[in-house]
Amino acid sequence: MRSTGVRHKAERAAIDLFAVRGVDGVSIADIAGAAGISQGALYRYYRSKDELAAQLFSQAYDRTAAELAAIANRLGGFPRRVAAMVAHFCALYDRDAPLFRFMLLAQHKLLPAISDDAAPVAVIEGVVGDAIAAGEIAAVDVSAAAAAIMGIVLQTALFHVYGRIGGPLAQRAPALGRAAVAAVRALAAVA
Amino acid sequence: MRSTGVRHKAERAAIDLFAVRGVDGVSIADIAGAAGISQGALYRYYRSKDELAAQLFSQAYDRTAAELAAIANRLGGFPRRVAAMVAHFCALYDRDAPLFRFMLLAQHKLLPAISDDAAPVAVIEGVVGDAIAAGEIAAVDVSAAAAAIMGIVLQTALFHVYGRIGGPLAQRAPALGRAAVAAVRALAAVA
Amino acid sequence: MRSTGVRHKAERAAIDLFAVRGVDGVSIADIAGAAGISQGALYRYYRSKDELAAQLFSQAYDRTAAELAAIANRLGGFPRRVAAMVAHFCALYDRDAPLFRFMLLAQHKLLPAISDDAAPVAVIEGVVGDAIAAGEIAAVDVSAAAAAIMGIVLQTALFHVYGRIGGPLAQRAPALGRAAVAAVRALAAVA
Amino acid sequence: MRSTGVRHKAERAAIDLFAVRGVDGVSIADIAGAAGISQGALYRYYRSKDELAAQLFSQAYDRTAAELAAIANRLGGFPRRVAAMVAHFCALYDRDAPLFRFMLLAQHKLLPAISDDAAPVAVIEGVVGDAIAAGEIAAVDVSAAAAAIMGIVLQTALFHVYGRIGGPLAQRAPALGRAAVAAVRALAAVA
DNA sequence: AATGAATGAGTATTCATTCAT
DNA sequence: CATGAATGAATACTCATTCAT
Repeated sequence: MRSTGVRHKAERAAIDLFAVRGVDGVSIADIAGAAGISQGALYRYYRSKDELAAQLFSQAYDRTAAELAAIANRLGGFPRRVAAMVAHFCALYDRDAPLFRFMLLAQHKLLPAISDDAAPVAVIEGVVGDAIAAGEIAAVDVSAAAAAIMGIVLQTALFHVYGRIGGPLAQRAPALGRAAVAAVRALAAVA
Repeated sequence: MRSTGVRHKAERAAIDLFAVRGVDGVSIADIAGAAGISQGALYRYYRSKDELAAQLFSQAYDRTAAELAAIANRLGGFPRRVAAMVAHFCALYDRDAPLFRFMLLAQHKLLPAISDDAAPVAVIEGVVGDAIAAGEIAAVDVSAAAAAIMGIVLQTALFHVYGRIGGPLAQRAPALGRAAVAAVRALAAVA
Repeated sequence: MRSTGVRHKAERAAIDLFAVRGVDGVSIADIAGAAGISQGALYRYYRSKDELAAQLFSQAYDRTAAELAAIANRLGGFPRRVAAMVAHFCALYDRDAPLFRFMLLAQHKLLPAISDDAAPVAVIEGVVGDAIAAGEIAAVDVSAAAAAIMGIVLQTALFHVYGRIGGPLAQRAPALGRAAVAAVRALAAVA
Repeated sequence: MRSTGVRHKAERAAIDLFAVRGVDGVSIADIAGAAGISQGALYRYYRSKDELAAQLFSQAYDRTAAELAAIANRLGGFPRRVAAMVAHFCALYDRDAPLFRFMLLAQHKLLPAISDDAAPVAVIEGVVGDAIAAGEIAAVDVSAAAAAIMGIVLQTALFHVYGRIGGPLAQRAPALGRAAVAAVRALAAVA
């Protein structure tokens, strides 16, 4: 029953390799070798390399969306909700940077195949919409606002990946939260 | 002298294909076919597919950095400089979205091979540093600030690519500029 | 003692699949799946997939040869013996078309590994030889005569497989028997 | 322009190997090796191994059908037409036994994908139908009659492949022709 | 300069077979 | 006895690159 072992080792190795070289830059042989399993064994759990990548991606994607939704449900107030979501992204990055980087890399290839509604983006857009409805912020294109919030966090994570900034992201979370809120308010200002 | 014709057709086809499927997802045969030239002809201008991609990337990268530097040299005042740089990104996107998308896609693969100093990022960091020195904004990690500025613009462009937002980006440039400035100020606030 | 159950289920599934897709077109997984047993279980009864196929083939081959020999021993007179053998082939086909089809398909691969003497062909050649010795038919190459007899029956069976003709073959047995005898007489005519 | 060379060498090698081991028993490496070309070169002419096999098969199949049709058009009288068609099969076998054997082997796999109307079988059925219409032979199921004719020839060829009979088949053509006619007349006798 | 046929190394995937449980 | 997870060798197919014309 070490089957769980195989599956888990494969996922870990795949994420770590995908994060560095991208899905297309990693061969099945690479993954099997890094995981210490045979190539054939991979096909007991995934029908193809692309299915492996897609499954890893949507798993993390759905999980993130669910966690963001939980945050939004639990807290009230635009600044607090944004801050908590931003902090969550930072924690995710600190906990598993390769997974985070894999998702940033692979989104271009794998996002199109995924339904939009359960997405992290949708949750953030919802939070912005709520704030507008509650009169906390002026009217603004919710998608544009979500782009600003996500851009601030994700680009910061990317800078961390490239070594442009250091230290745990969690430490920067409060400042990033403030920046995100300020950016949205500024977006909404005149428009 | 119509050799330039071949080179130009190849570049255009390569950018358009790279933008959609990524560098690894496009074959030399694809490029040659789309450009209406032979596969062999490509090797007169580029030693390899990767060199083609790298050359297209760093060309656009360097050009963008130079244009941003020109803006920074020409204008004064943090808000105005940021607004102009943001507007420039929007104009680049509107003018050649495939090129922009190619750069977003390919940066993960191609950035590491490029020197940091002539980079767009460095220019933006410089602008932030100038603002701090001039007392326009409070002290802040210039890289973190650059991340916020770029994140706001690039993620917005990405949302445009995915159809989440519409219309020319140029239209959104003023708001994005304000958002970027506000984000940097918020980042700097307490820290 | 229900081990026979496994063996029997495996044989039945193997024959049915081999008949449709050929030995090389069927995997062990296919057979095990269709038989409702595990892949490993197959290896308790057969050392390899090829041994399974060979065993199924030679089993049916030997059995058929024995039955033809019994017919030849029981009956006298060239036309009657040929008619009975032809009818027997028709009955075999009607009773188990997949087995028959498997044998037609697999003979090219599996016949070379089988001894000639106990073969159906040899029995038929013997019947022709007897007829010549008894003066019932003119001298003729017994192998050529056997080819004509078998060709008439087997090609008819093949046409049935392909849906070119219908109804039970048994119905056609008398006509096929007459045709076989007439063909042999014609072969022998001048030569 | 030795491209023709490659294609021809590949076809020759493929036919010879397919004839001995069957399509599934031959790898692309086998074919390329025997033909003295690279594996990749094969894919310039055929999209897949199966397409190579199918193309070789239907080429020979169509050509044979056309030649049989020409014979039927040129000659009159059932016995003469049958004799000529049988002789043609014998000549084909003598000229290129591997091709003939390949067709016998591969028909089970490749026939289903081919249209029935231009088939050799259809031509033979037509000749039988003409004979019935002309009152040369009694009414008979044309498919059953075609089966008898083809069975006599093809099984004889098979016996030659297995070494059961020797010498050029052409030598046996007259006798086989007589046998085929006699078989059809016998089939038609009472029915 | 340009072509496109040819190469050959590399890749994903399949599958007969083994073996610990 | 039976299972089915695991192996690893084999296979079809792709593709960047070369080179004769």
